[in-house]
Amino acid sequence: MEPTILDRLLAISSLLQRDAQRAFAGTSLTEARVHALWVIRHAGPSTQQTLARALGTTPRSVSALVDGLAETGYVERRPHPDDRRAVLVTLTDRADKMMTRMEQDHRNLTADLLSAVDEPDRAAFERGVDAVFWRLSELVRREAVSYDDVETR
Amino acid sequence: MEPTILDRLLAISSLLQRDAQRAFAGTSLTEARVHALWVIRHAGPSTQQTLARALGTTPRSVSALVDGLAETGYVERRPHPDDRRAVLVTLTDRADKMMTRMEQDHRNLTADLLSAVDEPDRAAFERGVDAVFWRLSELVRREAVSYDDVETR
DNA sequence: TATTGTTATACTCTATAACTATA
DNA sequence: TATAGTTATAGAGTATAACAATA
Repeated sequence: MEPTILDRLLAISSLLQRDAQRAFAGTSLTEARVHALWVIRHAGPSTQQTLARALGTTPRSVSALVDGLAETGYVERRPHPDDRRAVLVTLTDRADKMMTRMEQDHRNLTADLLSAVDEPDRAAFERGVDAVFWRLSELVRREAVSYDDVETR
Repeated sequence: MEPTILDRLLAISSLLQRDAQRAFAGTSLTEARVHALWVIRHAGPSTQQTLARALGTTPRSVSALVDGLAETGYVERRPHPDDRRAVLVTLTDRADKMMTRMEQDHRNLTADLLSAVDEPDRAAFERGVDAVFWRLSELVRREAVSYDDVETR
């Protein structure tokens, strides 16, 4: 049976994931940690509550993530100027350097993948990816399928 | 800054992942377990070594995965007819039923996503997704980027 | 000797609940 | 009373290493 668009998208997801895991092999970095670093990179120094919301996880998990990132020198916890309960998680120079390099790799990969698409197809391809992204956002925002009743049948 | 194709693909990956996680919430199923079920569904009853290779993980992890799936009634370990060291991990009726339903949902989602793309763009979109998939396969098969030296600088 | 799957151990990510300090 | 972040505890996934049974 021929792979469908969804099959392809799922395969692309898992390739991207494997690529990331291989890039981080041998370092203390993981996908979850790098995700957190990206959020801070774009949002600036952030409280752990903010990070928890942005990452779609719990404050407890953020504590653990920030612990790991701090131990390995990628972030620092700085006191919040106005709220003595809170901390501002801040990128270190080391993190800044690594993410600058990561952004460059990101740009290179973008160009590489796009150039793999036949030039006459590119515009339609980009529109299609955009359309699928938005449709999928809608679906996920609404009710998701559940296999609950299958299990508890 | 406008999102690039790679940004979009990464976003689509994470949406698909979130969709899956929500579908399994409240059940004993996880992405890793469902992945294993899919492999068995397509390959037929398999040894744990075969599963480890197919899943890109270690025999030890497969032991843990199969333990979980067996406890919750999705697979059974059956003796291998020719090799008394090995077991054949086999789907139960429950797993077969659930996966049949999952395949139907998969088909529905495929149709839904494709219909979100403007009809005149569809052929080019599909060709583009295919091209990106193959290019990415090539890249992952070769050398991957590493952030190792950044860390150990 | 090599292979199959296990036990032992450890690390990461995630989640819930109870707690402290501050707002 | 509510919020920020912690400790406590637990489950899942993954990995390496050592081991028993079998090939």
